[in-house]
Amino acid sequence: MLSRKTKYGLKALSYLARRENDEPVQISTISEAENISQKFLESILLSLRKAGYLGSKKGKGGGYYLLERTRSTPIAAFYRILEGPIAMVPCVSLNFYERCNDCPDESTCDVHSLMIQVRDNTLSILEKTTLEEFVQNPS
Amino acid sequence: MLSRKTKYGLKALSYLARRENDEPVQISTISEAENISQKFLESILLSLRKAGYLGSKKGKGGGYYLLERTRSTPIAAFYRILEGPIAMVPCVSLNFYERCNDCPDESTCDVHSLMIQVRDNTLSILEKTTLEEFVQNPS
DNA sequence: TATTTATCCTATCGGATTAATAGACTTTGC
DNA sequence: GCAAAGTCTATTAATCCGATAGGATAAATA
Repeated sequence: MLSRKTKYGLKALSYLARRENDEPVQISTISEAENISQKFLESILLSLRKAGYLGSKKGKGGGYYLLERTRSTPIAAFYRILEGPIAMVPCVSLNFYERCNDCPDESTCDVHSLMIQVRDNTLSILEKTTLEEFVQNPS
Repeated sequence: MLSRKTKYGLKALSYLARRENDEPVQISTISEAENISQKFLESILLSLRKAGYLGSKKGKGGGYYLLERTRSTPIAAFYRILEGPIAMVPCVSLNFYERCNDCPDESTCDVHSLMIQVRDNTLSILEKTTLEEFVQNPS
């Protein structure tokens, strides 16, 4: 299940990507447009900025804006920042791998094998879809 | 992310499916073989029984066993019992649909569209894989 | 320089969920 | 009747989630 954090983050990115220029947009503008708690959105945008996908400008006329690379970044990248692992189980995660303490041998674990399939499929979608493609209705 | 409940449940089903006969197996046997807390497994098997996938027998020589239909049941069914919705967001769930309170219009929501793709892909795997196929190493 | 406007950052909170445990009960086989 | 096994309810401890509060900091402008 997608956390609200991720959902809100993706919606905010979509909002920014739908704009034609990349002038700073205030948090309050986005939060009203997308019905997101302003304070919560604040922390979400902050983490996207720290991850290098958004720029920000303080003070009057400030706000958040997309960086150049961001439009061509796959959704998978945002997902990992906001949600964490894409895999359903840490032992099949590429970026957040962790061994199961049960499970003597991964190679013979049925759950492991199935979840690799699921991961590969999900990943193929999230990796191939860039933010630009993600946005369907440029308004 | 898969909860332990689901993971344990699938491993227990796999354990049972790997057996040749469908004689009752005690919880303690499964929990030792698969390194699962016995009491926790207890409640998991109970819910699989109530859902109609396992049979049980009380008393001496008792335990849990697969029902006939269970080997040919897709993993998706167990997943829904143990974990809940397969969709990443309730608004794209087939069996657990729920409207988002933000989001005035699902048809123009970018997150919605993407998550439908992810759901369809995941679903295709979980629906086409039966318990029998799930088990890779009949021991 | 003072004021306003905005992000930045840390801390905290209530509620929900998760994983696990405890213990009393019920049924079954011998 | 006794022991072995599942059944059921309740509780707990820990973690996470979504949201909020409030001050610090920085930038623009008058």
